[in-house]
Amino acid sequence: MLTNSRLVHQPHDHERCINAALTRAKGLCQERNAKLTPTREAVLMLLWQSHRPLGAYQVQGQLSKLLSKPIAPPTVYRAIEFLLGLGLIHRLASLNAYIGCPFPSSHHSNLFMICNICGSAAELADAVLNEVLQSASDKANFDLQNQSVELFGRCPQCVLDNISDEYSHDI
Amino acid sequence: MLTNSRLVHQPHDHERCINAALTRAKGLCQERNAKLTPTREAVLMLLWQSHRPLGAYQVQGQLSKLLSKPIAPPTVYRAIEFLLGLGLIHRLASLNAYIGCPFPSSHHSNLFMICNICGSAAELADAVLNEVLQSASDKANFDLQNQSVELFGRCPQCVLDNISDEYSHDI
DNA sequence: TACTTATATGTTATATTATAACATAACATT
DNA sequence: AATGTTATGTTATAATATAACATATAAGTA
Repeated sequence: MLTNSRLVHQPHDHERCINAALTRAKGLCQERNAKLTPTREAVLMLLWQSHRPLGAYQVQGQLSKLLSKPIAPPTVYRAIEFLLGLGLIHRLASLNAYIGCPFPSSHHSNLFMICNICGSAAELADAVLNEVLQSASDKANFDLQNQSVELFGRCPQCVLDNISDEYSHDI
Repeated sequence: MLTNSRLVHQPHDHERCINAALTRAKGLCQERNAKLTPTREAVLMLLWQSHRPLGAYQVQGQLSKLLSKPIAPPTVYRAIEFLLGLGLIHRLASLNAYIGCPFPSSHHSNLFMICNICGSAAELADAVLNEVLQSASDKANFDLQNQSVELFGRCPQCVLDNISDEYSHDI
């Protein structure tokens, strides 16, 4: 089971996440003969600023600040489209939001655990899950092509926080 | 494994689907002391006209025709909200669309198989899948509350159609 | 070098999906 | 009838996404 769950839900050196993502992106672009232009790189970077998915218009605002000039929606959506195409980011359908992919290029399940409290989203690649989905599809004679699995609940950190909250109330 | 897959993907007496859905809805509303007003019933009926999810504005158009008067978006969204609340319909996040639920009231997985060709969507409740999702969440200390699982591909019927298509090309 | 093509970005307008806010109506209970 | 509750009507607008066309930049070629 491949996941960035621990990283997402614990304090960590986030600079490393960002750098790693950019490095992966550069490598992948070189491989695929795709151009990681400054705009695209900036959008990717912004989507890696946190482990919370960002809406396109949030990206627009931040990109606009970053580049100190007005940015129109199509610019953002084009960069997003490019990054999606390479698998460098994902779209979370239920949130209309986008997030960096921690393991692009490795074939995976597109499974997210999204925290209802803090908004963080951890990605997960689980072979067993994929098999179950595949076999369910097979049983129904459904030719499975791709999937979106979004789990909602409370992340480990928010579960802990809540417990301590309740604890302090009890005092 | 509970599913309406066969019904969805094969010719069938669809009147029965609609009637069954309305009957279930009436029962559930009585149970919950909720009012299935004409507007709400009409929206539910429209969402059961086919096994294809409908967007809110498609519903609006059809409802407007059905009632022979202009219908504003909030009317549609309110009915949708009501029906979602009772579990009588589902929202398919990746499509921004809504579809009748074939087994409301029974606790289930919110899993859909959506056909990329014909747009049909079959719902599936699979205990094994739920266990896998639950155990994946547990492993990650994620407190799972609800989920959206949307599978994309080709439905049985469209797979068949394609085969005969290709066959005729070969002749 | 200039020419050509392909790719990326800028710009304007608009489509699509969804909700806020407030007014009115229908209905049930007293 | 008076009151409170729930549902609907109405207007406006927010939030998300794309179409269409103009311009610029880069890359390859004569």
